[in-house]
Amino acid sequence: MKQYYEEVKMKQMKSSDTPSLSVERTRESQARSKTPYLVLSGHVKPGQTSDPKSGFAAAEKDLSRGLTSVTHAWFCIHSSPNPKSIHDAVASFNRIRHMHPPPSILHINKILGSIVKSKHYRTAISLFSQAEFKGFKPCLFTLNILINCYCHLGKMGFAFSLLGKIVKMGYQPHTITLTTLMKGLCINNQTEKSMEFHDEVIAKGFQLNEVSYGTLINGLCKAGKTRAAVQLLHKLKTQAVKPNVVMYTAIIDGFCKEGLVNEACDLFSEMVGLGISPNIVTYSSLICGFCSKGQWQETTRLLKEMASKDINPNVYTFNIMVDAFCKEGRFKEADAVFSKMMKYGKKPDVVTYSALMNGYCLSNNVKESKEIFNKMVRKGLTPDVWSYNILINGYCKIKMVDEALSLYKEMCQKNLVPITITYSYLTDGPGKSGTTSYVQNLVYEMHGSDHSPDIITYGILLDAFFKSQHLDDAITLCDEIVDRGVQPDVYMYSILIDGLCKGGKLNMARDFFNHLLIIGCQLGVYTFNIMVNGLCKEGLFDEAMTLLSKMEENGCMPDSVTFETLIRALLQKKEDDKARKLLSEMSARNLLRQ
DNA sequence: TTAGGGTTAG
Repeated sequence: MKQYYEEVKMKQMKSSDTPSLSVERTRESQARSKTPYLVLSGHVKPGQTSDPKSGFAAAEKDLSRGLTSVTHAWFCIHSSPNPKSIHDAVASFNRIRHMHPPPSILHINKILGSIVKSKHYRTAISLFSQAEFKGFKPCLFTLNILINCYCHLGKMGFAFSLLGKIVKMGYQPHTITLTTLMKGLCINNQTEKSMEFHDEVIAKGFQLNEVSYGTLINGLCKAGKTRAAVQLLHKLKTQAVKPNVVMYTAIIDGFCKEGLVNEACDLFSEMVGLGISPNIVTYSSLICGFCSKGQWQETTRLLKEMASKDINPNVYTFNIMVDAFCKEGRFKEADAVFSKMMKYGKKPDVVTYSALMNGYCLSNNVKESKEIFNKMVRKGLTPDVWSYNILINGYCKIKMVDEALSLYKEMCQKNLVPITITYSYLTDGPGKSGTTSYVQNLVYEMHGSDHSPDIITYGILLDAFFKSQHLDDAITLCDEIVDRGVQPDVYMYSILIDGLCKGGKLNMARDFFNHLLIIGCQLGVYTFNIMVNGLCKEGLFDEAMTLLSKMEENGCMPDSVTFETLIRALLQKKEDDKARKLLSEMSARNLLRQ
């Protein structure tokens, strides 16, 4: 493994992704304002990321994917003040960047906002870095937009360092700033930290509102902590911020996803009892719950109830029903919903077509699925990663691997980034001997093109290789990645260590992990947990406990996952006393939230 | 409409 990925390179990778949540009230802050403010101990400079895709070059690359220099110039001249596409927005930005006198920050924010709306987070960050270099000073709005971008890119360290910047610049973090950060933690699987952050900001006297709590409650539900979400909701009843339809709907949806439709209905009644009216989102969530259980009578009842309240089904509602019918193989009914959808003036979208495609694939009718795919394209819709995945999976299942690989190539050429499951379909299961290296070659072929694979692509591929038990291929891939000049990051090391542990190569995983520690690589709790889990699975409990101490020595605090892993291992070994001791410690550390 | 929340497809 390339001598542990070339030690020197790795030292540069000292992770900045671990959020720094230390919130302190300083004397200086109290002297300046009656309202406390936050001081962050983050050390990362936003805009100076080590991410190879960051920087202005990445934005230029994004642009070059869709624009020739001629069309680019055209946009620079003719772009509207309210850009409608990412191309318009980037062009507008470049245009105003060179204006004399320079435009107001408001103008910059408007454009950044529109770029973010189309989810081009990297582009927004890169463009602003360039503007800042030219002397533009961000305002609170700008920084909030950028925090949102970093959150969506999973770069919580950067997001929190911007909170520090807000304070440094003399701004007061807004409720929106704090809510965005809480959401960032939630969408990056750190709901515990989000709750801790919530506790801290409340303790410091900051105000949160309905949106903040809606965000937290939804985060908890999405993490499968629906009961905790209910507790939080009920706690709100005695507070200034009151429960609303969004909070109730998030939990109703959470219960439905867990198959607990009765609990969802109880909550629905509770909400109505409080005088909060359900809306189309609430009804769609409930309909989804009933549909997935095949309770069509209840679905019909809800549709009638909606009609009586003059609430019309929307595209989501129809898609939920199309999907449910398709999964039961009831294509006639699915078609009827499809027709009704159009009658209501709701245009079927990529999700509608994909639900149909998926249904036909499940019935092994891949030919019909492909027909629907083609029909969708003829209708002017652009298939996305899911649409391709459905077909790739369909072809793989009927052993038409060549067709699947050809679709894989097509999706990459269309600039769609495959996800782990794409590679799993292609490399997992029978009849795929040789496919692994073929996929690998396709990825390599993309080097130097507009679709050049990056660290994310390689991470996904590596994960898929491990999951499909292609250990040797995975190890070879690691070497190949370094040879191709891609700088592995802590996330990739985690995939590698996890894959080695699960593939029965614990010694190799442990050696690599220890090597990372020796050279001073700052590993986060996620990576430590992987190693703890690997050791526990092999019954090396004492070593796992030693690692628990070691992680704290390395400045990494164990979390609930660390303790749960150790406790589970102890219980399996019937070491109940030791498990109980650890449980107390977990409780003392306030890690028992649910 | 200068920044943040809930519903659909593997």
